[in-house]
Amino acid sequence: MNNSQTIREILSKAGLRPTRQRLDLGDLLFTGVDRHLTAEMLRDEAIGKNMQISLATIYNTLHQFTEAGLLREVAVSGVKTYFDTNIGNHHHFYVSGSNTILDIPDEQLEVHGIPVPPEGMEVSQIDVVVHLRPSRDA
Amino acid sequence: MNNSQTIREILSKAGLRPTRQRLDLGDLLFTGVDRHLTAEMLRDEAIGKNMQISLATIYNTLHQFTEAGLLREVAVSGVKTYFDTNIGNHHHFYVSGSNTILDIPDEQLEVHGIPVPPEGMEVSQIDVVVHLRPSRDA
DNA sequence: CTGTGTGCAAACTCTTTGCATAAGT
DNA sequence: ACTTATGCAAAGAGTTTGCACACAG
Repeated sequence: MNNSQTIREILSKAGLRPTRQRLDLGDLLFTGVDRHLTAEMLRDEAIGKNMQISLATIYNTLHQFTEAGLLREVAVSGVKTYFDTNIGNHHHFYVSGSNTILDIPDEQLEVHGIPVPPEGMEVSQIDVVVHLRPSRDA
Repeated sequence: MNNSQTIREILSKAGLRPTRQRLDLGDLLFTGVDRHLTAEMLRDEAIGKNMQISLATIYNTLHQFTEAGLLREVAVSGVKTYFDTNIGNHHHFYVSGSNTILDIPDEQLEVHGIPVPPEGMEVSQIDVVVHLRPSRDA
């Protein structure tokens, strides 16, 4: 259960002050099922729930949450930046054109044979994006 | 060898008229080793070789080439769109922050356990991005 | 109090578009 | 000739920034 108290704790652990805006966004992001959202989608949701927050603060907060490991940035294609509330190991389906992202649970998908990174580098994350298109026999 | 004649053939097969700009960009893109470039990088290169071409035409041409299957768009992270002159099966290392993309030859890397796509969808492409960061023991 | 966070608007980057001119077939 | 491509400049989308005010510790 992600009540307001829990979100205070999440913010506290992340070293972020529990401002009203962060608590509000935390409610939207860390309550309910995992999702993929853009800054604009999140703002529309906040507005829909009569929360008062500016787009700039949404961007700030999304980046702060991402740095704190509470969100993950997803690079699929196109210009928009998606933030994933699922920070566990998993990968994505991406439906070209429709801007739809779907989770692929990690257990189902494995990557083998990753080459040794160049000198002085280490692997921080592996993103697999399976691009989908409508099948023509549908 | 990708001489001007060969590029004419490439364009012809793609159904693209062999304009001076397309031939010039073809020279830059389809000659030499495979690379990952943005529109701006390509323009700088063209200018450096005294080619005359506008940025709008570079964007147009990159997209036309991509649609024709002569280039591949690479989504890593951040705002810029990279185009990959290597259209064979392969994946990428991405060094966060440095905007550096490196090829991982396909033979070395395998993806297993891709779930069945949703009804009416089929897999068109699989992109694996291995994110790298400086190792702290370096 | 003191420093961090927020909001607004303007700036910024990357990319696309509209339309007149130029070039290919 | 007829059609497609190009170039320019302006518009557009998404994101970031600067600075004054507000709020948390």
